[in-house]
Amino acid sequence: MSRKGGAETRRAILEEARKVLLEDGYTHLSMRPLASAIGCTATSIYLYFKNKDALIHALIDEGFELLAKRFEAALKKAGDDPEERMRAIAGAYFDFGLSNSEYYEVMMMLHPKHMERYPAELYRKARTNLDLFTRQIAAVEGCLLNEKGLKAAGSQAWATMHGIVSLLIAQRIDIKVSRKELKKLAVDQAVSFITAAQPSS
Amino acid sequence: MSRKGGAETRRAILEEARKVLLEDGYTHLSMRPLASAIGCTATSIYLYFKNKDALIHALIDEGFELLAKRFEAALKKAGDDPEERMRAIAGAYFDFGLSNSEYYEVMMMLHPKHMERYPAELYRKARTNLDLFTRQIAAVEGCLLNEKGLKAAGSQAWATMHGIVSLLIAQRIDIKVSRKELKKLAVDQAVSFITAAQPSS
DNA sequence: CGTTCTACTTAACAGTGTAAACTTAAGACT
DNA sequence: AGTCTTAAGTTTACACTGTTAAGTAGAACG
Repeated sequence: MSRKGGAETRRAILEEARKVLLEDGYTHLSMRPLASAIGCTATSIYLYFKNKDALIHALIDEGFELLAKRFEAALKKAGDDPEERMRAIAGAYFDFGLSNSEYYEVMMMLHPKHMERYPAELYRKARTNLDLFTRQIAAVEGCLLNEKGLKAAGSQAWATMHGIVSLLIAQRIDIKVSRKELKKLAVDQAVSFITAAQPSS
Repeated sequence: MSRKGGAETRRAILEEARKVLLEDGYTHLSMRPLASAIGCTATSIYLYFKNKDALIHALIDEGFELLAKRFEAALKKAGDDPEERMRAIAGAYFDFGLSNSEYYEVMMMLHPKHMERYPAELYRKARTNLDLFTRQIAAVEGCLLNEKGLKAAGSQAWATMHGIVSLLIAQRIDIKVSRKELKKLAVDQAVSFITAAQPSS
């Protein structure tokens, strides 16, 4: 390979890796083909990433940044009403998951055991999702929940969305059930955590 | 290897494979070690299973049978009240997922793409879960939902349970949030689909 | 010119799933 | 008993996988 400056090669690796991930999934991400696609050898990749897991980890990071942007955009469009804002991020979460399913899979569905080289720190970013859901509930005026209850409710709201998204991605849900309707139901359910936290219903 | 009758070898393979799956997960299931553990060569396994995917598929089947048994046992204990019955299977689902997480992972979280040799037929058994959830709702006296609504509600109830179970397994949920409380919340939420389907609330 | 540092390659290791060809043990039939 | 057949298992090999250690080409600086 002709010298072209380290940073550029690193970017090329990530670019190609992202492409393969989105097109064929992380299981089909292989060092040698990846390297030859960008015109170098497999071992060169190890100059920029400690190992394959580190490469995938970088892609996961990209995924979380993308998701954060979607959240931001959705909240920007939404008004001040907590219910509306929860509806916005729940919808954005659903759409992100199903239109970037390969990202979603490594971000949310991959067992840490299969990525064991990144123990705790790896999933800290994942939990900012939880924080976002939690914050929407906490923003309710005169919110009825204490900190513990908030965290549980936030986890529940997130899990609700993750439940349908991941079952749809893994193709475990009957295709007869309309995707659009499932989205509406899931979002409604997520929003119900807001109304439940509201005083004097 | 000494001849010992085909069926017995097949059983030995499955037994060892199950053991490895439950102890180390499906990613650590490898043909050669598996074979040498039961005292034969890797290629012998191919006399009984078409390939590795077929072997894992057999394990998935075992998992679904085990889950079905847990459902049965839970329903036997429960009374006739639809709410109580829903609570029973939701609870059983949660417990099964977290005490047989490796089974659960291949059954529910593994993308068919990674098991591409079993296209449609593979996950028919998975959907009997859905049916069970759906039937609990359908059993409500004077149920308000039509068939389409029922299927959607059943999917939602299942997805609710799957959401927390899979996030807990994949270790994406903050360990600070109590597992027991999350179970209670999720089960309550699943039960809410029963109460929602009841007339004259 | 020579040194040094960086980017990259070659060769190799240990492992993977799997197909084809070959061997061996057991049972059945003449 | 001797032969034929078939089931059960093995050997060998292929094309992959991630990864490491050692070696090399090119640019920059003295």
